[in-house]
Amino acid sequence: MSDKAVNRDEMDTRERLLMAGMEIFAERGFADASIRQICARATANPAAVNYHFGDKERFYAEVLATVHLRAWKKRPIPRLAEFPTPDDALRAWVRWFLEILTVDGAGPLGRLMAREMADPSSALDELIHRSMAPMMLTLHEIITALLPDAEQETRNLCQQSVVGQCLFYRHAQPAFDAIDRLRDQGLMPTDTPALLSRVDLEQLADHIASFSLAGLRHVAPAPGGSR
Amino acid sequence: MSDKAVNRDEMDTRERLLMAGMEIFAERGFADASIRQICARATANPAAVNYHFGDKERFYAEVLATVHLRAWKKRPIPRLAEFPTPDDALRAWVRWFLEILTVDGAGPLGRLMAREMADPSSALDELIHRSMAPMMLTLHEIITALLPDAEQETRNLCQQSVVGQCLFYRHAQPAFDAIDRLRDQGLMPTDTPALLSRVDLEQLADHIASFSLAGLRHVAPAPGGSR
DNA sequence: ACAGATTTGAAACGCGCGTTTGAATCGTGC
DNA sequence: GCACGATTCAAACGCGCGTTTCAAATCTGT
Repeated sequence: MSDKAVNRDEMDTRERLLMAGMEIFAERGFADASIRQICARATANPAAVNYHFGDKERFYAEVLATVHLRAWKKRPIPRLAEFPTPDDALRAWVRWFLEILTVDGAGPLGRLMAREMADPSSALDELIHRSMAPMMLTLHEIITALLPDAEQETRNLCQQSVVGQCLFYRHAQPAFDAIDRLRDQGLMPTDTPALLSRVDLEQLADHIASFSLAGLRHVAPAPGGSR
Repeated sequence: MSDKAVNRDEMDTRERLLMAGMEIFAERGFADASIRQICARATANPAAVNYHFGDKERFYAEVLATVHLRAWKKRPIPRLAEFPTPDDALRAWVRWFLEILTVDGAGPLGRLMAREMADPSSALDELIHRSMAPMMLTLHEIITALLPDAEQETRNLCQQSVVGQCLFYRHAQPAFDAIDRLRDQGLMPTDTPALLSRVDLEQLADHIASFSLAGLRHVAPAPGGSR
């Protein structure tokens, strides 16, 4: 089960290593993932990583780049101009970000970004530059369209509020699981008012978008109330 | 600098190990922190951890318990009943949570919780049960006071929106640092519309509280508009 | 002051890690 | 069909880890 191999016949060793690395680095992190384990899943020799990538660190950097590429190819980032209103754009962006963070094999890009945040490696700067900056700039365009007259700092705070709400559902995943476990053990009564609760992604995107739009308009109300 | 010792004369070995463990587990995580390094900072023998705590895992669990105890003793969680209005209680809770997450030695409790989320260990369930559940239940009381007529699921979503906004400022810390680095290297123009920006904690608590109150009232408007 | 229990200390053990080595194997152009 | 570069492979190396061992030092009660 956990040691299933990456299909040996359709890819060359380099590709198989990248796929196996994606999976195992996301599962266990840079330090805990062992080259031997990755090579086993890729049905390759332990020396293969060093031959194809030089060392573990450069290999990891390649894996991050690959994960980014695959995610963005599969789910292109939504741009402000594609939507009739900034409200629609915000909702689409939230939906897109939640998908990047959580779907497709539990979102390897999201998991790896979360790991880099908890435990930054030398690859973090590149990851931010390549993956995170474009996400944030796109959101910033949308926020600016929604709050054209707000101060820069207000926009930043709002942007961060939106991102924070989305990220929660990536970071809190293990907490959801732990709470299920505690309930099963009877350590936490099932009728306890919910600590946390999972919901459908559509519904979640709707909630975050409308919660945030209300928040946005409150902290930077339309100028004057004129018109 | 990084190997400064924990004051040898005022505590016994057990306490010194716990203090050193707090620091080093928060800095480097369970797997990456080595017993030898922790014992060195505590000016103790490598065998001391095994003698006093059995093994590394039980030692780690003790460290988590200690960190929790210290944080909660220093900053008691604010309860709904202490405040004149639920709005005040929400703002106080947000402020308290941000402090737990970020101040006092960069918030060892917050850092360790973030690490457990990115990379859960066997100690996670206990941590959730002891530290996280009470925080969430207290917030839940406040949300319930603010939205007495909302459905349970609406309250949960709102609660999670509030928590997510706060957690962002713990999880994104390394991103702030990375962006500074990228700017220094000229890889990111200094006039780029901000990706992320740091702000004063007071101001931040105010923003999150008012953004959230607007969001809360929007997703669950006062019933009917009648009195 | 001394016996017995507790705590500290230096050294060693076994293990898994990332990496290196050098021979075997494969793929390809002549 | 053969030579030659690219790739794969098993084996080994050095290292740092968590842990164990057991003797020395220190504490404690009488």
